[in-house]
Amino acid sequence: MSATREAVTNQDGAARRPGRRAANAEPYTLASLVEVAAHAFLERGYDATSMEDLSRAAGITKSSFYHHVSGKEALLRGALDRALDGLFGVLGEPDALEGPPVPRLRHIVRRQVEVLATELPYVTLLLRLRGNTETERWALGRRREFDQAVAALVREATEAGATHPGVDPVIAARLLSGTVNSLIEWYRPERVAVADLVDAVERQVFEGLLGGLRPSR
Amino acid sequence: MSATREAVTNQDGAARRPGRRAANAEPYTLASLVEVAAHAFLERGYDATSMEDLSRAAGITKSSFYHHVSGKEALLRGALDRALDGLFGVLGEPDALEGPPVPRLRHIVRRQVEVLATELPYVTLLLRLRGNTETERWALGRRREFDQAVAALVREATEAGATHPGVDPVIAARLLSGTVNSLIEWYRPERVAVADLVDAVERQVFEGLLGGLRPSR
DNA sequence: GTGTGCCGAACGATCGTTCGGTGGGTAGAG
DNA sequence: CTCTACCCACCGAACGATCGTTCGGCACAC
Repeated sequence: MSATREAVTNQDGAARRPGRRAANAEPYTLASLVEVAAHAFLERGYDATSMEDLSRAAGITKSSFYHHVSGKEALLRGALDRALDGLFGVLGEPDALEGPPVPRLRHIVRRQVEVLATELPYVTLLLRLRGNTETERWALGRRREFDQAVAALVREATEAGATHPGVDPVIAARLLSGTVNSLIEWYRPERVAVADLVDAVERQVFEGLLGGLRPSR
Repeated sequence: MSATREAVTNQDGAARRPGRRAANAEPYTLASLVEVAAHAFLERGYDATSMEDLSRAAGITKSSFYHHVSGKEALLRGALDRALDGLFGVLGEPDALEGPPVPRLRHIVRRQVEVLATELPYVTLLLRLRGNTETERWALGRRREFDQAVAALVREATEAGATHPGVDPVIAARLLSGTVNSLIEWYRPERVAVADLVDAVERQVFEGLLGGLRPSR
């Protein structure tokens, strides 16, 4: 199928020796191959995707593929790194660190949705992990850190009396994460604009499906 | 490890020839082996779980396992059948068929949560499908039918003016399904009672995390 | 004897990975 | 400039391991 090498953001740490390859082609960086791999993993799942599939998607043979990548797990690791960097970057933003809990929560939810939408294949991979290998367990641990940071904010909000009376902050935080993370199951950038998605998620999470002042039943 | 054969609801269609096996042991029905398989799939994922794993969990060798089950895909099919039967059973209940859209939606959400909680491994399997085989694509098609039935109700509710003004019914339905389905990622029956879960999900879906001025119920 | 539950062994296929080699291009010496 | 030695992206073939599945036979209850 399609070579899938168009317009790769060449964000490889130390640029590969230039001038060696033919002038027209761009080199196979780790990041570009991680991108190819992540899209394949997204479609078929990690286990069901073979290195043969990946190398064919990259346009070279399996053995050539190994010239650029140390192995399958390195591709997974690279994709998970990218996803986790995006998520933890949100937690470090000023609006996520300062102010009352509810506005901070709103900011995190909105930005988290943006990260999910822009880094969709990578985050999808992160959210589908089962913890079968050491790499997967490491990523699951970091993901749990993120969830716990959000859960702490939800608890703050409930203790401040900002939520519905009777809301269990633990369950509420789980449902919050679940709602946001479930985007990966259906969201496709070409169908819905990111800005619309962000607004819709924020409203549904904080105000619910039904109106606040309107009679709900 | 534990044999995992305790108290299996023997709901195998045509009961296996009884009285042949030793008097103390109960036979390996398809349903009981599907249960074993579903729990293993839940932990490690379908592809990462080998028939060796399954047979060992059932307490017999791999070749003996094949004496009772036609193959791996049949176990998947059995589990998916059970999940889909539970979900479509909800759609057929009177409270899901009659009345204004919002109460019907509330009933479906509450009952859907109950089904997810009680049939957790089976529904989890259904929600993690990637569509790699014909069986998986069939199940994904049926699951899409369910989602579309719920989406149609959400659209009815918005057209009746019952929801927030400006709510996109398509996105709202996706988020609704996502919130409910995300239960499989964290819910464990021994930690939270089903009744509490049902109430929490209903409130969060319809009234949101913050909610209006008045108490929800 | 007969049938059934169970098992060890092995099947072909496919997996991720390795290895030796090749061909075209560059860099350096003349 | 030409010649040469080298480098490296790339490839075909094969590795051992593991997969799902099959087969022939053993033991025991009827």
